Amino acid sequence: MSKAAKEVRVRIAPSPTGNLHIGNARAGLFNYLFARSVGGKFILRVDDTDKERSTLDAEDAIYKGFEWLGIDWDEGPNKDGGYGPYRQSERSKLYADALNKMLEDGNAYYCFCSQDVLAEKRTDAEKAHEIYRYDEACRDIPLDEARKRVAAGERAVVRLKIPRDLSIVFTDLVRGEIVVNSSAFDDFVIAKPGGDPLYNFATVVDDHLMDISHVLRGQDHLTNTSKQILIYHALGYDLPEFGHLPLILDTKRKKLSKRAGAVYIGDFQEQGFLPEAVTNFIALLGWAPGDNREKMTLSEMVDAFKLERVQKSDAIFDMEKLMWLNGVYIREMDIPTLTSNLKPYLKNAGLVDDSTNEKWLESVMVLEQERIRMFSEAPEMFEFFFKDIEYSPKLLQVKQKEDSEISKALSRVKETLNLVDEWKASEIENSCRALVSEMGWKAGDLFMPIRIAVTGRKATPPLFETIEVLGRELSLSRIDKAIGLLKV
RNA sequence: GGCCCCAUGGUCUAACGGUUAGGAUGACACUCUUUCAAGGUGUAGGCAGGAGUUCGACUCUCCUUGGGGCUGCCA
Repeated sequence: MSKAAKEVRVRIAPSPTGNLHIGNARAGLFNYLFARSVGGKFILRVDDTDKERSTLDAEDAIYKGFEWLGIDWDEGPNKDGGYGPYRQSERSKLYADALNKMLEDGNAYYCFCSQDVLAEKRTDAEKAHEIYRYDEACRDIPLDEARKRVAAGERAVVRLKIPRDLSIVFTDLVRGEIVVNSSAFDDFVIAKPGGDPLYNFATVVDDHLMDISHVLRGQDHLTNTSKQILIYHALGYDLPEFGHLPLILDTKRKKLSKRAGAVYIGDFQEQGFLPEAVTNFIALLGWAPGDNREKMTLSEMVDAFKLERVQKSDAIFDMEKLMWLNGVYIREMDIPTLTSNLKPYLKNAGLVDDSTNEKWLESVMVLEQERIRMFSEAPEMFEFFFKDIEYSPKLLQVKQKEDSEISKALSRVKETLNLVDEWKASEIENSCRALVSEMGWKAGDLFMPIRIAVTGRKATPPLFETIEVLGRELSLSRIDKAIGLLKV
């Protein structure tokens, strides 16, 4: 049958055991880009077969994560497309049928070995530096006998009866031909006692029943794919296409862990990254349009996306570059948007509240815009606009100048500023520059003490614009305070 | 240990047998400048190693080395 003629249907199938992980987000993004680029469907399936660890909250966090990134799906638990249910926990009947078929066909069997005994054998093997494999003790128990024992209440899992010495071959869309021999696997468990399906089994049943045409997932599933192909065979299903994406690694070259700082999409959101920047950045981890473009919108990425251009090797997550890209996006925002985005961070730091004048806040934002790379940097960097400043008087000192000179100079600045009639950066600058030349100082020698006096720090936005935004009253009182600090 | 995957500057990548190995980020320098950013310009930095194949290899093959993944009654 011609696969090319089939509708493209891809999916992301996260398990709701926590927030949306960056790796899952990227896998989702690639599936989304692929689907959209060829006019296919992108499905969100919830793999919640692990009842112990799955929660509805986590499921919700996953939706929120994808929504935040701007990745929408065509079918999912809350978006029926005729292939539901989309939660594995609601598809028990389907798995039971498939399991029964495998049992009947002799492709799977009940295993009564106790977990304890198996665990013991496993540790023994490890101690002896041998490879542990299930000893297939139950492989040949006749089905009717096994069923009687199960009916009598014996605890039994179901294992796949793996064909011996079978070459498993498939063509990976990103890596080419992959060959593994079935002897690499033992008869692994596909269903728990009671019939609850395990991942590899449930995934195959669902991907088949949902007509998934391409399975694109992280290369950490490469081994699973071979196992799953065995299940496809056992069930008599046609194989979908497979493609294994490179992994995202931390700076230690390990699968991204919490230590790397941010690993959940929510973390990036909290730290003040823009979803557009995050999406853009993670797309570039393992993919490139090929024309040196780096900054792209989602729809530009859809247009440029080609599965053949997906990288084979894993990518290290470079936070520095993400921050740069985020800064690029921030600089392109209009001020009202930037303000409303940044406000929660300032509020949270107790710097602004609802009574804060919006227009004034926007004038602060103008000065912040090209200086922050993520929103969470803003409160610390610009708190002097919002609250009293503290600094060491030493900062006011300038090489070659006596404290008394600086003190006197600041007094003159005060007088000068008092005479400025229109409180605008240009006016303020003109008068200060006039003062500098009158005093015969170097501009920097005077401007730095002023800067310290009004902001309490050495690195600030342009001085005169800062003074304008600070306002006459505050600026003058801070200069006054600085003069007091010099205690001459 | 076994099986599988991967390998271009620190990092993300371009190159699909013939290029002075390109871009971005990061670093450094210069520039702009009242500081910090942003911007502009420039510099340093790479085909992991070894055999082949070929007139010619970053590109193809093999080996070595290095890195990663999997090896659950998790997904």
